[in-house]
Amino acid sequence: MYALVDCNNFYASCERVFNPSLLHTPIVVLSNNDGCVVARSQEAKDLGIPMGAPAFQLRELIEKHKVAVFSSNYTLYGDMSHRVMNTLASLTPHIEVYSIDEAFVDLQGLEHTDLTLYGQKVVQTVRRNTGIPVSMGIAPTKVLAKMANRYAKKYPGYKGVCLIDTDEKRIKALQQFPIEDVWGIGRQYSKKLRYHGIQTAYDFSQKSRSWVRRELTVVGERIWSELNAQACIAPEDSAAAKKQICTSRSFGSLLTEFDEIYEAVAHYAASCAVKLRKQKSLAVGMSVFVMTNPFREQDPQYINSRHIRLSIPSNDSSELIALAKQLLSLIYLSGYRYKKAGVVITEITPSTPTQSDLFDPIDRNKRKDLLQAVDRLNDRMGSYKIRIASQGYGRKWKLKNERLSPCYTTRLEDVISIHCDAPV
DNA sequence: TCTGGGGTCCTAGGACCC
DNA sequence: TCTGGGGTCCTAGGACCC
Repeated sequence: MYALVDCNNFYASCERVFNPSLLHTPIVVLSNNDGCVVARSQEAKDLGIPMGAPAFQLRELIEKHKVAVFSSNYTLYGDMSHRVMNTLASLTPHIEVYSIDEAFVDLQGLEHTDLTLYGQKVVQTVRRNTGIPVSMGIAPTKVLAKMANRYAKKYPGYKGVCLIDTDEKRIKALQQFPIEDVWGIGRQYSKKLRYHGIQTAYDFSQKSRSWVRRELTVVGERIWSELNAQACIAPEDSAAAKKQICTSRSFGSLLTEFDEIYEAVAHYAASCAVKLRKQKSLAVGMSVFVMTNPFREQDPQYINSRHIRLSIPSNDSSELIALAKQLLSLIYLSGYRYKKAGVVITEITPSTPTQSDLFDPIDRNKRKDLLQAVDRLNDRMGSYKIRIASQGYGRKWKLKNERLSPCYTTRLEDVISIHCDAPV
């Protein structure tokens, strides 16, 4: 059996943990740049605020219902996520962290346990240890566990845990489950399935294997098997190294000058380098892209990217920044108002063993020591306290986050201020 | 005025090999 | 008149996830 544990309204719940006066207040958390709604408390969902809605379209609703609005604080959410995952790991045989707010638990070895009671204990303990409410779906396959989790969230009677352990329960659950809510069935697939008269997960599970294979390829066939209680999505190693790394942001305002955009791109390249070093990898391929704001139809539009392969793979911030600058100079055109840029590392190779180059002008061992020292300092003192000068301080491109909460758990100044000032 | 960021997997088709 | 069979690798594009 598998369990899927999912934090309820995760970002909104994180804000609430440190601000208990918001217990019954509708909360929304905005995307980077305070653009769209990316998380909502139950009260905000009840007001009809849709996921992904642009914040500026909701102004009236927000004022009318006194909705608490937050910029996203990924430092806080990341730290809270660690706490939840650590608690889960201490209570269960094996967890696989699937996203910032979700984990699969392999329940092998608990065959003789009452899984509902066990699940409720897990849910209560996570809540007590971290303040974050979670729900748990338990079933024979991952896709069914995802479905069970939906039911656990939807019906308070379940006390946070829904168990699908018989065929009877499975079929009943499938029959009431809209096809587009199935894990792995997105917009295009559900449109296609609806066209063929399939409304529920049950309808889909009743189609023949060959029909599913033909219409939705092997991807759909796997989902079909899992709905029919045949597990075929294997446990994954959540610590696996990434195959692609990307840093991109919209700018806080529209930019026109090369130097302004270069500063942002240098910063994104440095960020990719840090991510590479963290997972002990080297970049082999790199792309840089720029684009104007597609929503501004009155402006001339431009989008372009350029790719390069490194002759010697690297995770050195200076080198990646220099290459990013070259790429940017190939695609930058004056006369446009740029909204967004990004750096993508497309091919990645492990940093050991290394293949050295006889004619390499750089002493890579020396550079490695330097970069390690910089990383250690920045881990202790805060990100990018030590940086390459061309990263600058981003006064022009930096994103908007006007409603940022304090980093209650990670930033010394914030930890002190909450203990001294806040009526905890 | 204002609209996010970061990933994965699969397939088809072209280029190439013997 | 008749023109093989079996592979690999790479890329772009499309689907999905949170």
